[in-house]
Amino acid sequence: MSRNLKEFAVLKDHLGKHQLKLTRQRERILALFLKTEHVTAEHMYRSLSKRDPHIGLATIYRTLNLFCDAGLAQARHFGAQTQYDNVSHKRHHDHLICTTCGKIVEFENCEIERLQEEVAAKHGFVIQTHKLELYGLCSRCQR
Amino acid sequence: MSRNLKEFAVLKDHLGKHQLKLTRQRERILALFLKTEHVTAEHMYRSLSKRDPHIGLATIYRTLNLFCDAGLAQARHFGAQTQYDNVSHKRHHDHLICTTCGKIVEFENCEIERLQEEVAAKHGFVIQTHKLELYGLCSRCQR
DNA sequence: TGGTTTTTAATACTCAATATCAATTTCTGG
DNA sequence: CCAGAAATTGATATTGAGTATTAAAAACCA
Ligand SMILES: [Zn+2]
Ligand SMILES: [Zn+2]
Ligand SMILES: [Zn+2]
Ligand SMILES: [Zn+2]
Repeated sequence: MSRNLKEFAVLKDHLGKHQLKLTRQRERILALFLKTEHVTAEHMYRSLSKRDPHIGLATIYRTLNLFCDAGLAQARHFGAQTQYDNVSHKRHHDHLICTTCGKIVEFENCEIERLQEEVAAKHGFVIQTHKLELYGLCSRCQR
Repeated sequence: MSRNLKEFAVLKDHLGKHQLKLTRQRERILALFLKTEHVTAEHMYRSLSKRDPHIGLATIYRTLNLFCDAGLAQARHFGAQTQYDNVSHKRHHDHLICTTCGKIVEFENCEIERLQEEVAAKHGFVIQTHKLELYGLCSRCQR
């Protein structure tokens, strides 16, 4: 648990700055959230219900959105559901996706990231997050 | 209307190859679709209802998905809604999207496009298409 | 034109996510 | 520590985008 001290501190800091309170539910939801790389509200609900049968689904949603505000989580719409990604768990990366076999390759390119900031600044935007997906054919599927 | 002959031909070709029929609704929805760059099903429904009060919302959804199959449209999830982009009518561009007010700014950056090709080549991929979306706050919403 | 197939439109439905609100918990400062 | 103010919870109702259903209408084709 000591590994997660930093994330708990970030949450407490955010709560303090916004007149919000630290509750048992928020602690438990954060503890579970930090164990996985990405999660849906429904998935957390099922996991938490085993130990805490009276946890409310609305509380999960509210708390995950709170984590997004605090910068601990990042919401990502995937299909019909919303995935909440653990920001501290994995480094940022983008995706190369093969349209034939479905292979996914992760990559990161600092220069592209930098140019994105540049473009945003040019239009007066401040970037919160972004999505870059390259669709094409992998080497095997080009034949 | 003669400007859109090409897109109508693409639709007819797709219909012919899939045992589908050309209907008045599909013609009207395509005509309106080609006039805008980004559209939601709800937005088209409101526009079309003025002239054609008995148009069905389900028909809009079905037809926009048909356009995606035919390669005329590209679906893009933003927040809770699905945006349908006009693929054939406009030059390639990417998007800056304000997460507060929904404002969308189009941009194109040759350097980013070139770096994408570079990244893909490094992993043996050949790019067919890509999606780049920068989410953040526009200048007005930063307050 | 008639018959077959597809499509439409109205409606019901699904399901993720949010709003409501009385009861409970947290915090504060005396 | 305790009482009161403020925030939070959880049960439930509601929203809203998108899909399924189905009888009636339209399109196609010979
Ligand atoms: Zn990136
Ligand atoms: Zn492949
Ligand atoms: Zn691009
Ligand atoms: Zn804005």
